Amino acid sequence: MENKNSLQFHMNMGKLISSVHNMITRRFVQNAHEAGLDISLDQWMVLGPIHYHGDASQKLLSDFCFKDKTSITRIVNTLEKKNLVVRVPDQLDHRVNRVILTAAGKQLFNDVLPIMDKTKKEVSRDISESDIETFKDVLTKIISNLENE
Amino acid sequence: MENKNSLQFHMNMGKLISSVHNMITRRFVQNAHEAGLDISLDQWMVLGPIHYHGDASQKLLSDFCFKDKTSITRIVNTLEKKNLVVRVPDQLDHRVNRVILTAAGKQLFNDVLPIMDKTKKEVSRDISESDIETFKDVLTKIISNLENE
DNA sequence: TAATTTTAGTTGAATATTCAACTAAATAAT
DNA sequence: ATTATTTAGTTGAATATTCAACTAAAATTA
Repeated sequence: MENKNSLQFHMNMGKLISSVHNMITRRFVQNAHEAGLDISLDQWMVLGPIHYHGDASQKLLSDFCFKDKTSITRIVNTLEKKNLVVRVPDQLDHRVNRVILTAAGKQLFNDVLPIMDKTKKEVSRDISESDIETFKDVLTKIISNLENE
Repeated sequence: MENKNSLQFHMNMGKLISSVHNMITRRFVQNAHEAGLDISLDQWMVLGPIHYHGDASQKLLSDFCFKDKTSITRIVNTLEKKNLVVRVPDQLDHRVNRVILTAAGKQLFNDVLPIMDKTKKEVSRDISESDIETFKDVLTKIISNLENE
């Protein structure tokens, strides 16, 4: 078996981020599944702002999640198929869909919160508060570096 | 238009990593495309270790990239379809495929290197060397936190 | 040696992401 | 007012990821 630590040593930032992203996604889904909940990390990412704002246009979800509008369309499709959200056409602007949580969506949101916490703890185990701060600062800085082309 | 800075402030780590991952992926493909090169970040991630080791089993690629073996199967399929790599059955262990670069694969690898550098520079613009170090340390620590279940 | 288990890889199905091309509605410009 | 442009969202196609179920070969073990 390879020495993974030495391999990691050679990894560049893109590879590290990609690996960490995949591993967190996997762990979150796994934790949710063990708790009997069926939700992906991306579905959760979209559910959050809807809950927070009460309702949300797909455009707002796209901005908030830094996801392509196409991705949002399809994630909302999935959430709608699972009866967690519904699309309500906006009465003022007929281009806009307002996405709102169903009762089941609200229920799931509350059920998933502790799973999110658990995953967060597993992810950041034995990492100092100040390193986490720096870490989040760098992520935010990268977002602003790459934001508009 | 929303104030994105204030939105980011509310983002948790998973969302930040997911967003950054997507944005880096997008920018890399965009930079490659502008240089007339057709390659995805994941294809690049797999191409790297093959180039580095001369040849690589899919198992090694899986370990090295922290990707599922299924993902590797499909990325290697794509690379093979594009004539960038070939699978050569191992003579000693008949379960194993050795994946090796074609001439076109080697060529592409060298062409993409400067694209990778350019993307890296764009990503880490105005971030201090020491913050980058902390950032990579935290990513590596997260990998070890989540590694084997 | 024969039976069991592990390992390497593939396939199918469900979910995501991205690009480009496309409605349809709202806003701006002449 | 009519045309042109921008904005919100959808669709199709290509690429990725993950799980579970599967083949086939190698390594264990009984």
